[in-house]
Amino acid sequence: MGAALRSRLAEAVARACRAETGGDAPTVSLEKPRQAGHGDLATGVAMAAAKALGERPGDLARRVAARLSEDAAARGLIERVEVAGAGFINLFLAAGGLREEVARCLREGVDYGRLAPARPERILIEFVSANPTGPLTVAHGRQAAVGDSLARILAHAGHRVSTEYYLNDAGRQIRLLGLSALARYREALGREGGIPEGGYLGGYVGEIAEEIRRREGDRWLGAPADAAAAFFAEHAAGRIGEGIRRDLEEFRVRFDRWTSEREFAAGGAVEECLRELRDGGFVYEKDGAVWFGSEALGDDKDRVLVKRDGETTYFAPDIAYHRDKFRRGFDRLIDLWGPDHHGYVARMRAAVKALGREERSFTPVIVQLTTLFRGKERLRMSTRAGEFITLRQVMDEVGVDAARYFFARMRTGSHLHFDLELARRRSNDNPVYYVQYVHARVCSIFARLPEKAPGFTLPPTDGIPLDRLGEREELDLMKRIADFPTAVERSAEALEPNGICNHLEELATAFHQCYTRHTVISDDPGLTAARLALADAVRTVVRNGLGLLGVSAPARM
RNA sequence: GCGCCCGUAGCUCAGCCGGACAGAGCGACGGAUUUCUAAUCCGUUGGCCGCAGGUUCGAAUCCUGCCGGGCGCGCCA
Repeated sequence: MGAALRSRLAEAVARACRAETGGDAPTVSLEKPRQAGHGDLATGVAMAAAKALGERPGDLARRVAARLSEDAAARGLIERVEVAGAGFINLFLAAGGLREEVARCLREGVDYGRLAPARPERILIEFVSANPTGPLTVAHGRQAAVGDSLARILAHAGHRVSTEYYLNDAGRQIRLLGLSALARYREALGREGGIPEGGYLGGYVGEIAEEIRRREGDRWLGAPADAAAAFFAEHAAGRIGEGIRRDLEEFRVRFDRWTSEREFAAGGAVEECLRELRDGGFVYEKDGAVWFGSEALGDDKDRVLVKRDGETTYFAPDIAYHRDKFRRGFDRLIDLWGPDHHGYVARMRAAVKALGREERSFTPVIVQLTTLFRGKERLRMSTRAGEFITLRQVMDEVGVDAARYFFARMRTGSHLHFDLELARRRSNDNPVYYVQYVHARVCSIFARLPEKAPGFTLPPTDGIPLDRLGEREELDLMKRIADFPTAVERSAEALEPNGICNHLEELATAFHQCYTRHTVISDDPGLTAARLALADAVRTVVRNGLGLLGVSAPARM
């Protein structure tokens, strides 16, 4: 496993820098320079460090560069070091180090890119958590894709990750759902319906009512109102919950645990939590309600936990739920929320503090909205009127691969412009296929091998003459391969799956360029073996990278 | 009014833990196929990085203000 090539180089630079500046350990960031002549990786540490020492940046850079060249650890990885500009240190990677990275990729296979962080964390990532009052929408789809990808990426980055869905199956919204379904049921039987104020108008409510009518006839017409409402609420929420699970499963999103708010609250956890907060002096009573003193902990104002009518707000059980998550031993909680929840961030942070946890152990991530387009046409949506595009419809229209890739491709905080027409298009303007095509092409090369080179057998990995790889396109490709672990590292740190997409698209470009210019299977067995190995390494990275996004890597397209 | 997010090429977006002349795809125009899948490749075209200040040797990147867009400010969830 070991550290990524780039991290090892950064470490070597830091060592050289420390030796020259006397003790200080600067954080070295190695970046890919825009211009080819500036090497494969460059750093400006010397310029930053020189200032503190009152030295000329160029002089320090030259001394660090000289020491770096002598560094035995670096020698195998770097071909040469140059000092340029005001004091940039430019590194030119040695082909030997890159070939070793290709060999490592082949050895590690599905584990390539897996990291071993100094301090692995136990992370719980909660996402989607949509109320079971309607089918998952496109907005939930994006949260599902981002959350599941993040879970995979963080796990690949060496953390212990669990995923969880908090099923909000209690409270006013569920009661409204039940009353809405009951109204549709009555209407279907020719009675006065009366969807309540703020009720659910979507067609699925009528379908659920119709199902009950078919199965149970009109027996609920005469039942006591409370009993009927409770039955319809539970039945409808259950049905919708099943649909949600089914859709997520098909979307390749897996949860380690589903927590039912109703069951959770029934266990007394909410009261226990309130007691703890009260004992800590964070709770007081006013106007007949119970309040949480969140303003003193950084929120805009204090928040109600228990309403005057005795019922808890959404917030109270949610604090208890987060308390429970911490108590289950997680170091870090990540919550994915929609943009309508950003006002919720400060109060939950306050709650985390009141629970005696460090602020950094809780990371809310706001997943921005998605606006759907079909070509130029913007698809309007209104949840209240029950008019929205569901995740199911998107999956059916563009497929799981394209949907997941599109959702993961933009930065999480940016508004997503999702064009269904583009996602469905099977052409080169669709980035999913651009990346998947690499995998299919490599598979095709291997499939044609017996026919194109009869009798050729691929030697074991350590017997392949990787030193035959030296063309510019091949070296570029090797650099991209070697960069995959860094992409995993950065995506995990930033909690942004789009880093994986960017990396894969760059790798794909490098591969297609190499493929166009150099034939893999030739009369030269050594060269053929080396190029097959390179192609296989590319395939490995594509498969692993797409795997982190929950996107398939097809053998044929 | 207060708070959060966004503002980069005609379009969709990267880049944003500060670095060397700002990137990709699409679009438009022109090329490449006796070779392992043309869902590919090559070239041309195209940008006061919203505006104005500040910090810095150096700012698309950090800070402040403004403008524009989205969202939130319930004893709703």
